Amino acid sequence: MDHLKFHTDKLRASGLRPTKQRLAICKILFNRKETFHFTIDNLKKIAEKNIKKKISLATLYNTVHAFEKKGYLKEISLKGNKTFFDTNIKSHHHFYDEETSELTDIKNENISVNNLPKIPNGKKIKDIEITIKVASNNQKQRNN
Amino acid sequence: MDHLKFHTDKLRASGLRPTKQRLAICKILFNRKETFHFTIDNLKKIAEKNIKKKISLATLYNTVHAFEKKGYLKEISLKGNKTFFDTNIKSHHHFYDEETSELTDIKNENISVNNLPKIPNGKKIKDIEITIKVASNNQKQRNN
DNA sequence: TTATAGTTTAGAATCATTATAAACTACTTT
DNA sequence: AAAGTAGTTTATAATGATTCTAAACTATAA
Repeated sequence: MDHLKFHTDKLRASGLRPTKQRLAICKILFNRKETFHFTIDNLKKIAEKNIKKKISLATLYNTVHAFEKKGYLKEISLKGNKTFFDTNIKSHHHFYDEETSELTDIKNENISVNNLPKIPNGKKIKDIEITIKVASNNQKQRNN
Repeated sequence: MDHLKFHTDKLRASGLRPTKQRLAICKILFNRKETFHFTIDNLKKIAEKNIKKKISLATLYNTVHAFEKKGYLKEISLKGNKTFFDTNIKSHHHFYDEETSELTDIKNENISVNNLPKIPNGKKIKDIEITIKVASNNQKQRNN
């Protein structure tokens, strides 16, 4: 499989020109089997190491947002000030480790919700996001 | 019921001095039956209208964080740059309206999750957060 | 080639949040 | 009630993430 051609075609099909920067970003994000969670800063470091050149923050923001708009990336809801993105665009759920701030996808696709409440009038469910917060046994329990 | 005395006592019991500013904030946040979702900016506007005086941003941040630390408020995980807080400190779930950006508590406490995945080694579940995203029927469905 | 429309870039601007340090105030001790 | 102190509030500066801007650059079509 020719990843480069694949990404070039995908970009063009999306109305985005296949530039060096975008192809480098595609390579990082989409040449992998496992799901990838990242922040813009993360991505910048990896990209600059790969191409051995600086890449502008603005470009990273532009590209990531373009990919998100096209549906190639998903923004993740999390506490805190930094925005996380996920290469797994399927509706899925997360473990969030409160100690390490690590986020991992929940593989089990059988997970589901019971006793769903009534949806507000005229509205429809677009997505359900479940976040399971975990920590070591010795950590204090959340107030509830 | 004397709310003022109640709040004064609660603050003192928490090791926080009952200042004018803190009491004004308590009044806004806790003199209500319904749950309240807010940002610092929200709270600032309401507080300044109530006491007819400016209140420093730093005070609002300090107070809200102090209340959060004491367990009187909960920070909500959401996309976007602004931090939301919730006066409902019980473990509970939300509807998030993608069109209006409105967040409402799910009343139904029977909601639950099935087929929970295996928890990572040595870890324990601290909390489960479910967000149900809704929008009008005519909105396009999330990719999945 | 050349033209042009899309892209990248550095740096400025903006927005939320946190830090700072001086002025203020609730509370304790007298 | 006066004075001391430790906790608070405040304006403002500092920081950090993100967005904007406008000039230089580049992919593509003519």
